[in-house]
Amino acid sequence: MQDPCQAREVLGIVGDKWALLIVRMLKDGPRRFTELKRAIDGISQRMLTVTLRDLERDGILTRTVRNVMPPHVSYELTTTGQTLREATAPLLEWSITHLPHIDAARAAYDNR
Amino acid sequence: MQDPCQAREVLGIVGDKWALLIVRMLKDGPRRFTELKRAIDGISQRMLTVTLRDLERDGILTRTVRNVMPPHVSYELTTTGQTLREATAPLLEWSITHLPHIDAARAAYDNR
DNA sequence: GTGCCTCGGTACCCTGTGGTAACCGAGAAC
DNA sequence: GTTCTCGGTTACCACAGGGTACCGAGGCAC
Repeated sequence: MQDPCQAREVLGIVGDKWALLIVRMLKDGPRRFTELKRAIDGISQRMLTVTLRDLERDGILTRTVRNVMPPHVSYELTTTGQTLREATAPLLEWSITHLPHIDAARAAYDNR
Repeated sequence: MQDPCQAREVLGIVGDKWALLIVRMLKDGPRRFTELKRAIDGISQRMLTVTLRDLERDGILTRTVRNVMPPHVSYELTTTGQTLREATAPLLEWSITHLPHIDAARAAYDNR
């Protein structure tokens, strides 16, 4: 079990509830904090802040502050972030094709 | 934000600490409970049980009990599970190539 | 000048999740 | 008869994840 240790690490990076959603939101260029908050349904201000910080720390995205009033902070994927997004694409495709099947499996399991 | 809702769901399935490790362990055929427990370093008996149940519920793997003493229970990927493993392969590859870079980014960030 | 708005973020508190440890049941080995 | 194995279940407990409330500084209306 050496590779799987990396699997565990990669989940530490993208495995939380919001990271992939944020990465996905940034695929078409930089976005501002409030823009992300509005677009990602259900995320709290705190969780957006925390997740963005983590992703910045991991070098997935960059945080750019323009020191004006009201504050203007924008987030943008790094090249590493771009490759990450590409790597997660198959998983997203998988989810689109298989989620109905999984919902069915769940329903069947719960009905036993 | 409709696709990302699916991203959230897929994380509900494979996004926990252990699910991907288990899926990976099963790639070469069925494994027994204790075999998995020994192979996946650090997993507790409880978490192995819980995670296996969840994956079974989602139709990712099957649980087969041979009613003998001592008990013999084996787990095997379903075809859905196989496709999931294939879909996660790029992500694992990404992690192998980028984790050093990410560790470096983290260290740099923390040293500021 | 005094409310009130926006943007981005922090402080605090609570809940749920995951981990540890103990126990179980039935046969088999010694 | 004691102890081991396999595959769990249950009770308990700490910690992290996540929600809510608040903040600060400028702009703008009145």
